[in-house]
Amino acid sequence: MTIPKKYKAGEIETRWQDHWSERGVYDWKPDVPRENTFTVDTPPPTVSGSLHVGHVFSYTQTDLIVRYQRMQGKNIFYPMGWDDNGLPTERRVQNVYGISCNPRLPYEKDWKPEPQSGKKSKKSDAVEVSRKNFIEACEILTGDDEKAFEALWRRLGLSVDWSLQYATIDDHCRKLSQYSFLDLVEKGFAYSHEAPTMWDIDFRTAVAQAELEDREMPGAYHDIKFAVEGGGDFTISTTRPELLAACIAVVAHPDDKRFKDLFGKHAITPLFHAKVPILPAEHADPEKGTGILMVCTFGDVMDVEWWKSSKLPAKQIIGRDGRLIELDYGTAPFTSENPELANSNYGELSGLTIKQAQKKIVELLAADGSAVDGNGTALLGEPKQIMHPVKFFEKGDRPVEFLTTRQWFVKVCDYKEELLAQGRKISWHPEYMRARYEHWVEGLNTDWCISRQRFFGVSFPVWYPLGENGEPNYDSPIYAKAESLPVDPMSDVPEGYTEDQRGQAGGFIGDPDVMDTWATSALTPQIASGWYTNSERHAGLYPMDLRPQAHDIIRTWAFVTILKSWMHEGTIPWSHIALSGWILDPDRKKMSKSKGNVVTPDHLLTEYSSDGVRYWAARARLGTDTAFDDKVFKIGQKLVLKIFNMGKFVVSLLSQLEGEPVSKADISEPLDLAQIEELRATIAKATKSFEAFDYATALQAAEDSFWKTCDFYLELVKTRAYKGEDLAARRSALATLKESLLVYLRLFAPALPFITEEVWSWHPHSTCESIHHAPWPKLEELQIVATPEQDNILLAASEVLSEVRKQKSVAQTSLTTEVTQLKVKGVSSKLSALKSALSDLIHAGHITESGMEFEEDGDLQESDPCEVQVTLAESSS
RNA sequence: GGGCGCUUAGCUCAGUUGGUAGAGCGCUACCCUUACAAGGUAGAUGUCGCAAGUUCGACCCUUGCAGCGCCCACCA
Repeated sequence: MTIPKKYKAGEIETRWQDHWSERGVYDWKPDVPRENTFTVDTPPPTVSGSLHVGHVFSYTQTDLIVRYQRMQGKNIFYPMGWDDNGLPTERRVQNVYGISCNPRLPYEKDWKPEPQSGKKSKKSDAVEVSRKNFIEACEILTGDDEKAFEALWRRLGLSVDWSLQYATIDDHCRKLSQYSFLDLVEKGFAYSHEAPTMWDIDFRTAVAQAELEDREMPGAYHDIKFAVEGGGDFTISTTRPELLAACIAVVAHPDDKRFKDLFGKHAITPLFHAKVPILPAEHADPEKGTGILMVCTFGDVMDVEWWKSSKLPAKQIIGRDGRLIELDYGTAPFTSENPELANSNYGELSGLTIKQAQKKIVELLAADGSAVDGNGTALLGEPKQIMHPVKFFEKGDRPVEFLTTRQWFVKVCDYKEELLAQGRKISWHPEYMRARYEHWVEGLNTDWCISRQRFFGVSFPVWYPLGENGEPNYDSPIYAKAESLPVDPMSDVPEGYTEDQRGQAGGFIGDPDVMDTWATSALTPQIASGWYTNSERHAGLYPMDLRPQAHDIIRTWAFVTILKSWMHEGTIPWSHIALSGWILDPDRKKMSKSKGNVVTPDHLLTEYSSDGVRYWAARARLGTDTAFDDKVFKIGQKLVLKIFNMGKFVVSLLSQLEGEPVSKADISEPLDLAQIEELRATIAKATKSFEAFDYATALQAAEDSFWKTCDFYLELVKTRAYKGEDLAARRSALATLKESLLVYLRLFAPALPFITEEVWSWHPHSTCESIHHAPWPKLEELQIVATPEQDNILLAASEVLSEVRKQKSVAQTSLTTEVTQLKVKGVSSKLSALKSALSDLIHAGHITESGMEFEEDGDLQESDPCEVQVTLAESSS
């Protein structure tokens, strides 16, 4: 093996990447027993657009842990999935191909998607295709992205087994996702019912609690006067005046003296003259607004909660498109004391968007005094502008509304205790992240809504029989047989029916909805292991060892995975969960595509090399957010270069030795024993850290020790190793250098797989072809080497050498300048330590042997550095 | 309003069970020295967020406060 003169990272990294792939270095071996296998539930990245440095950061961290486990002799199951299911892909496929999905259309076998050239196609121009065709288009589009992602991951050196790939929209995932649904139904965990549900009016779909986020939005309190039946009035304050027509009651706190006399009476709403009860309710806050408020169906979660217990009929006025629906006063539940006026007023609002309706109703209220006996108008004063948090679907543009619709749910509220118990069986890294999971579980207040009124995704394997009048019977759904999965109920036919009965009275209809993407993502361990489809393999891989993921999706991904694992098999999905931090931009804002502050990784890999970029990721601790800082890449590059040079030096020294190759048995000199002791300490620390998934501390330990070794031990021993006349002493130095190199290379291998593999390959005595299958350094391998009699030899020699260098630096002279006299004053133990390495010290410091003087100083402490007096030869220049 | 985390050198961050504050970057000076000039050697820099308490002794433990970040709840 020839050693290159300069380290060209790009060339060498490409070479090793290809080599590993050709040799199958990272392949999983199915026949190795479970206890010798380490399994990873890799997060499938969303395949829409490109990866950014945040991905590189967290995936590298997982790779570090995996590589350590591999070197511990574990068979590694490290798959890669692609999340190409869900809204981001749906949007993207629509834009790229100018198509949209209509599940009611039949599948067209010969249809192929064509990318739209030029300008973005308008929504209205989109060609409608069947769900199956849409999925095919998705697979074509995401296939290209997946190749690009894979190439990046390979370049980064992720030690994934690339034969273990899955995509969340592929047949296997849809099959398992549908099977999971059927299993949940069978076990009584999943149910469908019609109820108010959070709804996004733009996507026109139900959304789940976990997909919500708060946004600060401008709003306004509107003070509206209500009449009391039998005389009198009161004023409520609301930010949603447009929901006045949906008012079903007025409530105040039971102890609120101001309104006590009103309880039991009825209020008459302005404009619509609806008679609504005035009732006490605990959730009314006397301090807030006017202390008395209207309950509408539905303005917010409290309205829904209160309505459920009230037994009052709901008045739904917001349609699925976010516009006020048409309705007729006089028809229950829209009763009115004055239906004609109510209809006339509502007619002004009907068909308007929520925003438009709000503006309109303010005008109407300002002009209306009919309900309050000519005592002014219903609207009091000007609306008071405020900023307040409003709930949004995280991908949505307008606030969520509560709409009564039929949806599928998974019971979660009933099982909080069990889910908390499952969470406690898992090791969280860092430990405090468990609290986030527990808070989320404790705070759950709605069952998990898993149906979405979208087209693209995993469909429910369900049909509904149609009655004699063509009415669907939702209470006796027809479930697909497990063997037939995956099915698309919009094109497949349930057993016992024929296609021509679709939509016909006495026939059936398919469930048009698709599942929440988390319902599929919740199964990533089972998808990778082959649950249901390959029970033997599943049993050999599951539960898994490690789930790496980001901390912001504990409430979604971690939660649903734990949930489904418990519901399906009564177990935890993995024994460890490692939470990575975020990458922050230099202004300490989270780097994310939607913020437009992302840094893409390709140019970084080119500029700083894969090892350099990996080094940056390896320095950040789990759970800790890290500011993007290109200085750290440079430190990594510097370390790589140092490893290259140190390796080159040691390997060339070894090759210059004639005769028997050196071995550990040759290590005998006190200074060398001290260096081996240093290695032992470093191995112990790095191993302990890695066992706790703390790769960053492990790297730090290796790095600190490595630089120290290069700066001091290597300099001290250089002359002896190079041309030592005492052959035994020289062999001792060479053997120590060799062991040091082999230990450091392996300690660095998880973080810096390329440079370590390169240097490892130069070494003629390497027993393992790839360093990545070499055994992780163990204390036992150095057992044969004696412990030094004194533990401060390296320290004392380094102190003196450092002082000599300092004096030369102060004198602004070269480090090769001869020291004619060196007086060392120190405690006796240090002096004797120095004497045991005297010859090395003399050579490294360019000290004249006859000029050495030692003096014992009883006043000094053991921990004090020696006092050193240096006399330099006259500079010749 | 509740919870979690953070606050240490100009910057990015370490600091193991309480015992005299650390690294790298940056900055300054010097050095071609036979592994390394894509380098090396050395130097300067801190009221450890604030306040009280426990202790012989506190960056570390306790309490309170402040600031930052995140999560959750509230949303009339």
